[in-house]
Amino acid sequence: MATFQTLPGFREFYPEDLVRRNHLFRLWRQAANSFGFAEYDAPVLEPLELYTAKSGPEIEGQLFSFTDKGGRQVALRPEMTPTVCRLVGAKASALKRPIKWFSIGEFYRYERMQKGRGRCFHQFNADIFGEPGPEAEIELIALLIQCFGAFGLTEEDFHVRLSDRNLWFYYLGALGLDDARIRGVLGAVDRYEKYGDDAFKAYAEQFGGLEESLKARILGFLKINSLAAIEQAIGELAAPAGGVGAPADKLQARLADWKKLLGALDAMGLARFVTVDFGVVRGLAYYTGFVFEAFDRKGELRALAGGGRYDDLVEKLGGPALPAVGFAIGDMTFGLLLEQRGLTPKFVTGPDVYCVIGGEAERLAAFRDIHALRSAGFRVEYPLKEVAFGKQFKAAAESGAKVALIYGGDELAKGVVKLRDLTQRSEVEVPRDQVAAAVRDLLAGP
RNA sequence: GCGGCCAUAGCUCAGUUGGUUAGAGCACAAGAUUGUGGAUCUUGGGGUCGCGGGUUCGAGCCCCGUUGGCCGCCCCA
Repeated sequence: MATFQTLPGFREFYPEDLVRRNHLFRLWRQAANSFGFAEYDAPVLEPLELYTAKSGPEIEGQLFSFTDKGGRQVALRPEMTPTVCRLVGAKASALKRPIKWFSIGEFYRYERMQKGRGRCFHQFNADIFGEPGPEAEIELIALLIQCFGAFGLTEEDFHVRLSDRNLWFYYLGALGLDDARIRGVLGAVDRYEKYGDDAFKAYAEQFGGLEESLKARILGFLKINSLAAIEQAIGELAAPAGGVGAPADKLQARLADWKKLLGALDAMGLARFVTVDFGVVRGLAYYTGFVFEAFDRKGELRALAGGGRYDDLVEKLGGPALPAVGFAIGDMTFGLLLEQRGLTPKFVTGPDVYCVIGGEAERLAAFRDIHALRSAGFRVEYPLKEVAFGKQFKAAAESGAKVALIYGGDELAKGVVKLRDLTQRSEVEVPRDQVAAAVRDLLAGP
C-alpha cells in the first residue's frame, strides 16, 4: 500500500488517461487554429491580488494560496481571464486587432469535489479583445460549437443557451430597481431554474420581499426564449405602462445586435445549437452584455462551458479600456458527456513496426535498422531482452503493430530481413538495404 | 464548511452469528515453446483487509476516531 496519496481532488494521468486528454486538447486546438485564434500560455502561479482585485477578498477561500519565501501572497490560478487580461492589457496598443487568443491550461480551486468538479482541472479558454460589437460573439459562439462538434456531438447532445445582461439591466432599471437590487434579482434569476421560488429567498432577506406584480414581470422576462419575445419585450420597454423607459436608441441598437448575432449563427448553420434563454445570467458581476452557457440536452450534467462579454475587466485590472468576450470549456464535465455518448474513441497506440530478433548477434544488426527506421519517423518496438521467438510473435501481435521485421540467423546469413504483414499474415524477404522502403510501402498500402 | 453512503491484491469483487495460514476472476510475469499470432494449460509475484485506537480468549467482520473516495448541500470565476 502506498505511503503517499494523491492530494484530494487532484488527478493523475496514466498513459491511457493522457491519451484521452491529449485527444481533447488536440481537437480543441485544431478548432481554435481553424478559427484563426493564436495560442498563448502564462504562469500557473500568480499574485493573489490578481484574483482578489477582480472577485473580492472572499475569493481567497476558494483558492490554493500561500505566502512564498519572498513574503509574496500568491495563488495557483483558478481561471485564465485575469491573466489573459493582464497579458493583453500590457501590450494592447501593440497588438493587431482583432485580438483572438486561446489557451489550454490547468487550473486549481480549493473546493469540495463533486461529479464533474475537482480541485484541479483543465480548461480551454478563447477570448476576443478590442471588438465591441456582436461580431466577436459570433466568432466565439461558433468556435464553442465547433469545439463540441469536432467530437461528433450534435444538437441532440448539447445546446448553447444565450442571454443578455444588458437587457436585464435595462428591464430591471425600468422597473425602478437600483443597482444593488438588480444584482440581487439577477442572483435569484441565476438560481431560479434549480430552486424555483426559493431562489428569491436571499433577495427577500436582503431587500425585503418582492411585490407579486413585480415578481411576475421578472418571471415573465426570465421566460424569454426567442427573438420574437425579445422584440416584444424591447417594445414594451421603450414605452412602459408606468415607470421610466430605457433609452430607445440603446434598445434599438441592442435589438440590432441580437438580429446580427442570431442571423450570423443561422447563416453558419449553427442556429440549431443555440437557444435563447433569459434564465441564464451567469453569477459573475463582471459580465456586461451577452452571456452564454453550454449544457447537455438532457440536463443531467453541470455546465459544459460558459462565457460572455466583459467590457470593463481589462481596465479594472489596470489595463486600457478594452472590450472583451470570452468563454471556457472545462475538461471534466465535457469528458463525462463524451463518455456518456460513447464518443471516446478507441485509440490505437501501437507501433508501426515490431522487430523479432533471434539472438544477441542478430540484435546488433537489427539495431542498425531500428535506429534508421525511427529516424525516418516510424514508431518501432523490439524486445529489450532476448526472448523466445514464439513469445516475440505473440508480443508483436499484441502490440498492434502492422508490420513485423524478423532478424533471424538464417535471414541475416542471406543478407535479407523477413517482413511480415501482421494483418495479412504474409511474409516476404527483403534485402537489408531496402527495409525502410519496404516498410514504407507496406504501411502506405491499402 | 455541512450531510448520506463507502474503503479487502493493479482492477472488479467474495469472505458464514466474530474462529485456524484472507480467496476468486481479470491483469501482470514465468514455463509448456531456441523460428511464427491475441488461445489453452501449469506455475508465480503481489495484501499492515485505508490508517489509529477500543471491545474480545480471538476482529477483514463489532465500537470510536481519522484519512481518502463517491453522491449531494454551500459555492461555482
